[in-house]
Amino acid sequence: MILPERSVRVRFAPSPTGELHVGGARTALFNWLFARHHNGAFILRIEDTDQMRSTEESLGGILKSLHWLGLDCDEGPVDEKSDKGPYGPYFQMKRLHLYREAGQRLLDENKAYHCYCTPQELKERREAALARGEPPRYDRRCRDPEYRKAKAAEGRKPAVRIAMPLGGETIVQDLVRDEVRFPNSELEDLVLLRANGIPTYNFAVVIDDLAMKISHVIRAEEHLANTPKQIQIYQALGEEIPEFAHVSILLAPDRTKLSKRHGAVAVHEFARAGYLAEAMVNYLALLGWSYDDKTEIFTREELINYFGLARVVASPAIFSHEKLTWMNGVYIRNLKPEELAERLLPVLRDAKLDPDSDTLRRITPLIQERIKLLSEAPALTDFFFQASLDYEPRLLLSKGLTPTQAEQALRQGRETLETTQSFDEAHIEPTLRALAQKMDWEAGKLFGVLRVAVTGKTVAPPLFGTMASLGKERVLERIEFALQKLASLVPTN
RNA sequence: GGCGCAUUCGUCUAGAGGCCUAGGACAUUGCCCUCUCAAGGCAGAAACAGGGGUUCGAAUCCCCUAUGCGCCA
Repeated sequence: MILPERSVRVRFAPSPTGELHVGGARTALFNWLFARHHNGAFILRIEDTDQMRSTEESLGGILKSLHWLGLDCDEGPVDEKSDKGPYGPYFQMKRLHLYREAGQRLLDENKAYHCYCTPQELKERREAALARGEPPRYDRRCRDPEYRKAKAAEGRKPAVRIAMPLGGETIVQDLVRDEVRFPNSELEDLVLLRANGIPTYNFAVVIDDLAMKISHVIRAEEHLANTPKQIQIYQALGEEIPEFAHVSILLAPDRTKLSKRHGAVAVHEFARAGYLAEAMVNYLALLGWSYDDKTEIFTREELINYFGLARVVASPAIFSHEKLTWMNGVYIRNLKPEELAERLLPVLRDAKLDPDSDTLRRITPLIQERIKLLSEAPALTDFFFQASLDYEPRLLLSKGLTPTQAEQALRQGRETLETTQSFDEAHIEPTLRALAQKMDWEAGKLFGVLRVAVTGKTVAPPLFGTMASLGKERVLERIEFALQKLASLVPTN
């Protein structure tokens, strides 16, 4: 593939009609990586010509998600209302005059014509054609000047349609799919500007990509079939065609298009569910792109260095929550404990657990390799924050212990721990192991009872570190409490 | 319906005619480690959609079929 001599300028152009979902995020990421790799510009453009569905709220959410992922743009909106960059405005609704000018130019040059057919008429003809088993295509009747004159006389407001070539073919040179050919007979005289002056999608994209000097159009596969139409528009305008790269779409595990039905799909939902942005970026980059046959974990810098369209595959990929989650666990484990602590803090606070910095610092290493999501932390650490534990007394009977045996374990454990020299992990462990031996118990049995007493759970972070973090006083309190609970299991007579 | 794209383990992928007895990872199974849970280690099961060509030789090139998806409405 020949490297472009033009400077690289790519764009991500979402419609502000909903949240940023993972598919869009991946497209944005590929664009961003490509721009950063080539030292080019990453441009954000808002395609808000669908006035019925576009909202500022959506835009705000999309901007927030991109920011979370760390996909900073060089040009484009900085918030819902304003933008930056030399080729603005970056909102299509603020660029209407440009589309109208371009439309007029094509009209003047006879590359486009006015169409006076109303949407209603078009719809009727389409249905009639379908009923007759014919392709429902516009019959180009307004190409006839006489016909146009007659309709104009009725005082109708015209739309602008492009006059497509009737024969030949249009070739799309695609960086991930090579050459794709489309017979021109399939191309309809599509509407460029509606009667109300709003451009159609295909027209606005071309005009904007041209005006913004976009060098590479990297977008989802669903636009591949639109590309020959856009190429015809470029040619009618006499302009140079950018490079195209159509990346595959993302599918859900049932091989249908990813949607809300399949659980979390919006980027912000992943943020809230405890995923790390860097894990998300790493995972998304690997959906349709690879570096080699084994490397999977990449820093952002490595991604920028290695990314290229040559290693992007054309087949669709299924988004796997499982693998993402695994990768998130890898990232969590690779975090410095202080950094993990920092990220955990807001999550714990949301769960109404409010650790002081000292507690947080001690808890973090205990759970670091036990969580794959930040959001798993509260359930694993809540006992640190509770004044009194609430659990089923039966849990104390680990491994088939009788109440009497459990009581014995708790009493002896308490006694031993009371006299432990320094209450840290290094001292607690050998002390309790010695106790188990003295009692002639399997160590796990003893630890199991104590674990439940101390944490209220059968599954918890490692016992000795947990005890040390909790402190002697609270540990002894909890053992005492456990003895009381146990009493409810012991027959009274 | 027409046009287009895609098709390697369940999933993400490596593979650009002989390096393939098809490699890695997630998930999965077994074992090891182990105070529970994890993490980790080792081992295993698991794929070239089907059919025709081209070639000494095809996962790799061509054609057809099937399936999935997209676009046009």
